[in-house]
Amino acid sequence: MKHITIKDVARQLNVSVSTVSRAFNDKYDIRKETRTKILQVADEMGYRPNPIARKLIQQKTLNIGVVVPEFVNSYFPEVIIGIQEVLLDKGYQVLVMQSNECYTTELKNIKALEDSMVDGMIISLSSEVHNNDYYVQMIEKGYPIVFFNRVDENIPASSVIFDDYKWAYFATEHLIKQGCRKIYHFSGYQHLSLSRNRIKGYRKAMDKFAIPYTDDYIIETGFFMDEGQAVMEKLLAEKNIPDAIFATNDPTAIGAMKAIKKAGMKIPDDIALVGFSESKMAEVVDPPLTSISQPTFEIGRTTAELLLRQIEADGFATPKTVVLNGKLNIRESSKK
Amino acid sequence: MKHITIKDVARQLNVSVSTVSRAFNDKYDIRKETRTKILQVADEMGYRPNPIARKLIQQKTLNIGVVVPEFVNSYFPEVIIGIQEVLLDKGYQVLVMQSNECYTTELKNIKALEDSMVDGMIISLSSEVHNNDYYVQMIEKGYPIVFFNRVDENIPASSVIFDDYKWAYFATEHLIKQGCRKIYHFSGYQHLSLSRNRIKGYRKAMDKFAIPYTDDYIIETGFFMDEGQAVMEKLLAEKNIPDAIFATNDPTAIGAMKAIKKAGMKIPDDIALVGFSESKMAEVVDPPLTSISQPTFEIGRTTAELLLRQIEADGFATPKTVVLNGKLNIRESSKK
DNA sequence: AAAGTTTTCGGAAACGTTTTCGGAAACGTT
DNA sequence: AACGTTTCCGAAAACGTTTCCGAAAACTTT
Repeated sequence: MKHITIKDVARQLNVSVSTVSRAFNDKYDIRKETRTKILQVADEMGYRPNPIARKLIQQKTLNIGVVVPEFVNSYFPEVIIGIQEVLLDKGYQVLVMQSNECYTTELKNIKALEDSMVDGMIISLSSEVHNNDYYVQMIEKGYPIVFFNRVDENIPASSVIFDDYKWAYFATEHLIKQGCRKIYHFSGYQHLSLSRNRIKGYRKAMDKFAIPYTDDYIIETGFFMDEGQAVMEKLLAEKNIPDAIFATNDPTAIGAMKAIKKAGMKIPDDIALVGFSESKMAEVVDPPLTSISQPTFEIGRTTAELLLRQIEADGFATPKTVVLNGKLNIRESSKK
Repeated sequence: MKHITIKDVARQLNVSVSTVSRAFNDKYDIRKETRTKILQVADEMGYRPNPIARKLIQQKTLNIGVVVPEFVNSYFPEVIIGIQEVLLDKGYQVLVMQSNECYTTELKNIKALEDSMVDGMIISLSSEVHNNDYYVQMIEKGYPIVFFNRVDENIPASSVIFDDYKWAYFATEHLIKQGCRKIYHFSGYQHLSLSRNRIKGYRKAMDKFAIPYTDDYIIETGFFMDEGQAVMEKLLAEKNIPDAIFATNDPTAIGAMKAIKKAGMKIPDDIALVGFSESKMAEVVDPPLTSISQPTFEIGRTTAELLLRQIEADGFATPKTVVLNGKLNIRESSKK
């Protein structure tokens, strides 16, 4: 059960420990024949370099921490897969933690990851109001961090985001072109820039096509299905009935869908629906939900690449923001 | 940017390195006052013990590897959350990898985790046919491993499973009690015991209620939505029309649902549907899908606990199989 | 007060690598 | 043959802890 160390193979071959090390790191100062010989014998002996010892001396853990609000819906898992794709390839390992949309546990996770000496972090902020101080401090110390999706533009870090403004515009425009006029927007929490940008896109489209609307048309709903359902039920109860809803994400749209169906109204005829961010659910729901899809895997990959860039620059590469493009998937829920 | 080490705080306080170490590990051989003094000064200096050095000398990484077929659907993420719940608490960190239902990458992941010296592994087998040799070897070497959900009873390891037999029986029984007679079973790959047990449960119910059926009623379908859809379409095209389907999981059931709707038939009136394993989708599809739910979080927690038990026994605790209970959630898709 | 016990601490080895430094050997040049 | 270069290798320090061992200090007992 005892592990075979570099010393064992050195002794076996009557060479020094350093030569064995050189054989494995294959860079310099070693003759080809001795190298292959060492590699062969080491393999026969079943020697595997101890990564911990290497990490200790190289002062790198080759670990990356990822903090996301949750990972039970497909969005974040897909991003994480993208992240792993590039990071595993470079020899890193990925530690994933979830904040449960709670700022306190988010910070707790980040400190835990810091204590465990990860070489960098990838973060998507929780929906709770947050204080930027700790992030800013870390960045000033040169800690490599990259944000994605849930971003705060007051934090001077690299990030990869989605063009929420543009696609919220397209989503709203689509509803307008379907002939809808009383279009409500179920928005996310407004302290997240993502929510604000989607609101802006909505307003832009309404303005451009000169559709009358008031601030009451924009309802801060949240991100969960039951929130969408509750808001919709309230509207229906008040006999305040829109002919279309652009929701900030798919769960809230589906919540609204439930309420509408329960009230006996028809989608899209009575009320058209558009979601955002494409979940697995959009196409299985009845009627299938029109939604904006994001390139989740690519978001993950580019986030990881930005992080590697930071790491290689010792945390002092100038921040860079990458905006990725999406797609409007038109389905039954909005075809009038 | 230079890290503060234990030596720095020792020098600062004019004590030896060993005493500082003792202050932090708080076990023996140290006077209360010196301990608190050291802790206080260390805190002021911003000292954090280097986990890598500790891991090196303690010969433990405090890392646990988890290998699952995928983590974009909610089932595995929820189990992982359960796993983390108990493991993080004990100071472990969790590395998650996915096999993509592929045996080769599963093995590759396992070897990578082994090389990175994780203290134990939690595995859910891929749906591909696999060879047990490597797992058996690891277990014989005393490597702590626990399996869950996708288990092979020929591997002598601890595992936590679901009573597939029993709940497949209940699912089928439910359909029978709704008056269905021509009940088909869309099964998973039969080399997984989970699939075989669900088939057994189906047969048991059919036998018990003396419902006639042939082996053709059991169709090896797979685990994905398009597979369920394809199989259903084929049945409909052949005019071979069942009055109920018990599917091995929700995606295949939903695939079937799509095909049925497309053919203009009614659910549950023409064909009743029951799924298995409860995904987020079951309650958002139309009609809502009757399904068996598994206690995902608890599965994760008990898996982690079994693993800790193995670790504490140096991998030689006698294997233990825990069977967890589920629930039948009856929804519209099966109410006749 | 001496002897024995217990408590508290320091020194040093150990964990398994990588890497710097210097020197020997091999080779090339005149 | 003498010298300069290059190639190859070993010794040892270093990474930052924990822990064993022994000794000094404090306390107890006689």
